[in-house]
Amino acid sequence: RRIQDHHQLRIDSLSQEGVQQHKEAVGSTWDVRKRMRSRSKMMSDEEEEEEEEEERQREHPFIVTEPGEVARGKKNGLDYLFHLYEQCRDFLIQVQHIAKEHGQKCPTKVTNQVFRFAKKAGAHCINKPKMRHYVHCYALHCLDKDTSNQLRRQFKETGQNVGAWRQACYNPLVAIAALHHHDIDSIFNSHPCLSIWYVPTKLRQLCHAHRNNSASTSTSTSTHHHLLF
Amino acid sequence: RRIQDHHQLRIDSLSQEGVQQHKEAVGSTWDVRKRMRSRSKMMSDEEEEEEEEEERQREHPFIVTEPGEVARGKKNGLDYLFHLYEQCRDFLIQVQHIAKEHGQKCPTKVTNQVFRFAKKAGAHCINKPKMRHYVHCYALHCLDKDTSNQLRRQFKETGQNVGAWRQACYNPLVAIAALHHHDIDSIFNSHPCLSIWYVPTKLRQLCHAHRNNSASTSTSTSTHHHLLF
DNA sequence: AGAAGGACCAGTGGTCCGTA
DNA sequence: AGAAGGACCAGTGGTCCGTA
Repeated sequence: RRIQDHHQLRIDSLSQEGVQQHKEAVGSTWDVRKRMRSRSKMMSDEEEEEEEEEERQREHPFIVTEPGEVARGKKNGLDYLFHLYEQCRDFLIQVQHIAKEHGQKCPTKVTNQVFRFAKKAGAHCINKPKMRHYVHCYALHCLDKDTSNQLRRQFKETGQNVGAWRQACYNPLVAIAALHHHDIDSIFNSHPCLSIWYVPTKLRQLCHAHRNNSASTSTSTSTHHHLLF
Repeated sequence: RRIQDHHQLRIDSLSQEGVQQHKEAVGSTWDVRKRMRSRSKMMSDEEEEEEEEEERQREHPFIVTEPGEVARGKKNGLDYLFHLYEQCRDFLIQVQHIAKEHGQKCPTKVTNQVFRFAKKAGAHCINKPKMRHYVHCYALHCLDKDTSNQLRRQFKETGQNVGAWRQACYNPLVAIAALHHHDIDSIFNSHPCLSIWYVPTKLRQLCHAHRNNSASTSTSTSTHHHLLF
């Protein structure tokens, strides 16, 4: 809170960027509506304040797009989804700089504080439930772009919805974790773009379950070996 | 919570250690009182359960002791204080091992969870407000044992109380931080015994204030230089 | 039916202040 | 007066579920 008071100028300029990006992504439906309402109210300037309270349109839902493909109609593509994660990283870095300037404790992750900062900076396209929901999809994008891109093409081709694609992102990640002693935390921590995100509960559970399965397999295998030779 | 259910055996054995250490430190006042009460109630076994609800005696207050000195009377010495920080570290390491076994998120700091674990393990001498209160004293002990020991001897000699000694621990730490760009967080993080403790708010503030002071000094100095040469 | 996100909740970091 | 620690509180991580 104090951080933002001290840096209003910086945030205000950021805010313009945020709105700009928002307009591009959402197709400026909200802004158009706002502009029209403003025009039709030219005479009643007092109510201008109330305008700010107007309900903001939801973001368009995501659809499965190929790498580089822009979503048509009232939809957003997956490149845009991943772009939001990069925006969050930028906001975190700003919050970190400000915290250090002021000798305050410095977040290492995208926390509630960062989401609040992003919102104040005008990035209404960013919210916590959404970002947490797709973290593991972004993780696959960071850790194995080829597999991620292949999955996107495959799910687009077969006309699957975003929920199905999202589910399908878990398996390749569990396989990657298996190559690193099923330690998904260390995988996240050793990648600069991922280390700022909390490991999603479900992903951690899947990696753990897979470890237990493969452990019992390899135990019985080595037992087998032991018995045979 | 689930962690503890799954590891009751381990905790129970620890609990004995905890009680043992507690007895040694506190002079077993509580245990004696408990034993006497138990004896005098030999006939009424049903009320044995209620015994557990009995109020536990507070820890004896700390006094300033020299390194190696054991406190006399109903007092605890500073070696014992620092020993509690090491106990907390052990408890954290146990919690970490258990968390990893169960594929749960793994704390890197002494959190509420660790304090709860310590209490369940019988370490009633450990509590959050106390440990947080003296963190910076322990930090000085870790970072510059000579200065820390010297300070203890000096404050003991002049008959100062624990509060005064505690206050006096801030300055040497701020001086150490100044040698590391006033970055107290990085100092804590690079020492294995300290990295598990949150940097105390007041210590961080003092380091920051000192940075601003010395920054304005060095600025005017370099300005001076610039003007003169 | 599929999806976005406001809003809630259990448990956290932080420390005050009633207690001994 | 000096000190130990129960207990409170604002703001967190996590995600459900009323909404569109």
